Amino acid sequence: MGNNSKKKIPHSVISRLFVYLRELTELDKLNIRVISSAELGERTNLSDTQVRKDLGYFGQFGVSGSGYNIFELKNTLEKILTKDENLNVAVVGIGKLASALLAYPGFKEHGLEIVSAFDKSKSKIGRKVGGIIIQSIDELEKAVKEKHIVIGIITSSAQSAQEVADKLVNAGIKCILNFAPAALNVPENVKIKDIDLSRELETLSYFLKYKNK
Amino acid sequence: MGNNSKKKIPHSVISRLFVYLRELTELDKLNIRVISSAELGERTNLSDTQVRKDLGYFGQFGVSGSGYNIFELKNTLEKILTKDENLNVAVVGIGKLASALLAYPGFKEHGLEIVSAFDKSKSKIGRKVGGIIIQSIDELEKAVKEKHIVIGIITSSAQSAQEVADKLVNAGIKCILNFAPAALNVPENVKIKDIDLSRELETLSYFLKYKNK
DNA sequence: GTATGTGAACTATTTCACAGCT
DNA sequence: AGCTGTGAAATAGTTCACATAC
Repeated sequence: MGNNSKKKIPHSVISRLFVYLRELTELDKLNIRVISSAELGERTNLSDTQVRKDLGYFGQFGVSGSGYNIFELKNTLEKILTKDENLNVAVVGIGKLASALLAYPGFKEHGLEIVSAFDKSKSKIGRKVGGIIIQSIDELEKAVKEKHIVIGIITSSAQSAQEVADKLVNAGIKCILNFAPAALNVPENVKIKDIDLSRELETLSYFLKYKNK
Repeated sequence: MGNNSKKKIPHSVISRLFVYLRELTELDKLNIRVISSAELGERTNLSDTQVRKDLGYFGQFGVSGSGYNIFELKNTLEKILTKDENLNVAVVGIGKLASALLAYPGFKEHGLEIVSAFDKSKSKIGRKVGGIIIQSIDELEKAVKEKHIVIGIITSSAQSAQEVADKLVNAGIKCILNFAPAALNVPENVKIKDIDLSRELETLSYFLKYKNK
């Protein structure tokens, strides 16, 4: 009967909640009303138990014998995940990857807006990328304050990544997405998520090679 | 005394091995000779035990009382990770993200080469991106065979991602990196790795909001 | 009958702690 | 003295199994 709201929630659970929400949003658009944990699991490549356990961290939303009301669960998840608030993002290190991110519509759809772009190269400062004027990295701190930027994306080279991270932390950023292939040191209270494309591909291909003996 | 080579190796261990290798390569360039697990852990944001345990899956490479010979360990890891073989990669769905990946030098440095690019839009077919002529998706199967492509990267929209995945699987690809925010169904023997940028940012920002109560 | 919610069991992964080597 | 290698303990995360609800 009691829920497990007091237990601390694993990172992976939150990550999957976003997957459920995405699927529920699709289903709601199609005017489908109810879904079972098994069906939702099927559609997200997860087990029925996993779905129920994940939701169980936050309460009891299902109806025994029938399943979950899609519209209600969607709204509930939106509240849990505080999808109402919009967040401002800065990108540091402007190359093709940054351009791709600036052009990516997925962020805006999910309440994330890239509002500033920074680089240290004089040849890039003042130019426009994705409708945003590239600023000097020295203006980072000011911009973070003025534009209420709360997330930083590092798309610089590995060499300058630590320097960039330090500047982001100094400017008060608590949330960093790092694309540079470097192990960054940040204070305990700063959340950092590494996205290391070569490493992902290499790891993937290791298992490919390994399978072929 | 015995090693644990018979045990199956976690995905995460392999992934970290690439991190160690990267660091060792840097250190070797600087002509540093020896490193302890504690120092290597420091440089990669991992614990000393983690470093030793990970290496322990493959053998005993350290010297008690001093540490690991950097050059030797680097070579050993290169062998374990079969960094000698080069792998050919195809990208499907050509937009800014694909362009960024095509321009990314990190792949080539790590033995991964994007050799083909595909799209279904007639307006894109025949154009060049990153030195490669965009081909029709219908030519995928032929190209996979002729160019010995073993990895597919999906950078299409979520809507067409499943269709693309099916075509990659059909063409014999066993390894997929998926950037589309969609849960893809592939056979058991196909390895798929999802990189879902909005989700990563959202998850990150959830913890940010959560911390602020 | 069908599907949820959840302790208990299980599995995977990390960290501890220390014996043994140089 | 310093550092590795590794069972044992601890922790985290997933799956099982079933009592309970509709």
